Amino acid sequence: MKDVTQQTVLVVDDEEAIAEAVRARLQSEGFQVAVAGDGPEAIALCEQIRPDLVVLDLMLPGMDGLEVCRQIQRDRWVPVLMLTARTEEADKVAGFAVGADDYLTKPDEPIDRAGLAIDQARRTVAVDGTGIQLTPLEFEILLTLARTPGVVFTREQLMDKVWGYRDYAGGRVVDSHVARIRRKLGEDGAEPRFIRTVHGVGYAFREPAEVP
Amino acid sequence: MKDVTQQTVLVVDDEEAIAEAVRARLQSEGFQVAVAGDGPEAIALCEQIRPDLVVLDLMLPGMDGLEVCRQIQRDRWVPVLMLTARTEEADKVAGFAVGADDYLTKPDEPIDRAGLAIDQARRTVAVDGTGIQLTPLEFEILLTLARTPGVVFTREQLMDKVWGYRDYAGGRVVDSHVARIRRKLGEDGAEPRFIRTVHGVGYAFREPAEVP
DNA sequence: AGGGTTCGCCACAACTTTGCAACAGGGCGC
DNA sequence: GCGCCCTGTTGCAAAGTTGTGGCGAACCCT
Repeated sequence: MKDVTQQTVLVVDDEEAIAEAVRARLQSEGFQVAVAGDGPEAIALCEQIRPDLVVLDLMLPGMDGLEVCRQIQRDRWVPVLMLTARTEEADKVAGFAVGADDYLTKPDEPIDRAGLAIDQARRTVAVDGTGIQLTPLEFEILLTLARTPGVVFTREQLMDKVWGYRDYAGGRVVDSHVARIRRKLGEDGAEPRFIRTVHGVGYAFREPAEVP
Repeated sequence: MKDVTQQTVLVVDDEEAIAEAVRARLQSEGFQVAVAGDGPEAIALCEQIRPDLVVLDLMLPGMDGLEVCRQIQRDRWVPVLMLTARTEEADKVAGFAVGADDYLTKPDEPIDRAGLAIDQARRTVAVDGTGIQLTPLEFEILLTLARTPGVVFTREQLMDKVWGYRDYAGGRVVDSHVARIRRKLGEDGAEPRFIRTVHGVGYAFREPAEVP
């Protein structure tokens, strides 16, 4: 086993769920973990805390992950672990070229729970084996919820994650889409199998453990 | 400490022609390349040189490619790129299960599915036995889609892969070419046999399993 | 149980994306 | 220079998607 006498790792990811998952795992391994949500923050933090390892998402808002990697490496050499959903060869080559030391594939694998199968690469959804046709927005919403079952998302958070902006004016847009998703999934109105409503808060994907 | 600017790739293939093609390409990208001709050699070399990426042929003499992948991964995690002529789903599942990160169809292997035959070496395409004349761009687009059936490519990704650059300005170039390919393939507009449109996302080659 | 709030559901209109086809520019051989 | 094929652009119609408002039901709190 590696000697981990409080080594510091900087995790850079704009998606909180992923950042948190990586943080939890690293902390349980005995690392001290710092999290940055975007490129500039990552570069600033890197100078400040001088981590022993950087785990970097390729796709960041505003600044490209590759650019962040380049800038981090400019100061001093740090091992960088690339985290990515894109598994294309070109991306890997590019990543290695700017000094990444290894590659991790983000959980882009098909999500499969409680009879619901979501394949991100194919953009297909199936309930109990039968395919369902979802629009892009519907797919994104369902994916966001299903990625972290049990976690409640407010309408504002969902708009932030799916639409990309924060000015939730109190409309019913999210409700409409959730309703449409539910209908397509064949949900029972009273006892939904997949998307649970948390009154006054928002929506959550039902956890496997949750028994209604 | 490892030299960041000289990343090492291990190419495993018993066919010299293919190994050489991959080697040439990677070397031109600035990688240090090692080549192994069979499984045991690959495992030994892997321990020795500790490559940053392994490009692995699925069909090797003596030892199965999957077994090689498993043994390589046992020691330490390495990104593995599977190189294969077999594109069947079962192979992919098996590949991913043992830790492969991506799949590539061999550069020269003919592709044949659902009545569409693509010969990469001869650059010919045939539908139900009758030859079709495609332009270079059209051929590349169709090949890109057909190599990974079911996987949805955005217009940006297609431009990246086929044209080689990322500045997709929102034009309709890809659409035009797809339309031309479809016409040449004799596609039915409402129910295309080969190229499926994913509204709001992009295009995908239709999987054998897909029943419309 | 009552009142206010929140949510499910539906229909409709505005908007976006795509298919199709015609056209213009550029490269290449003749 | 001329014509041909390839490629990128544009316009229009069709198809698909998304936001809004209304109504009644469900929910929470007292």
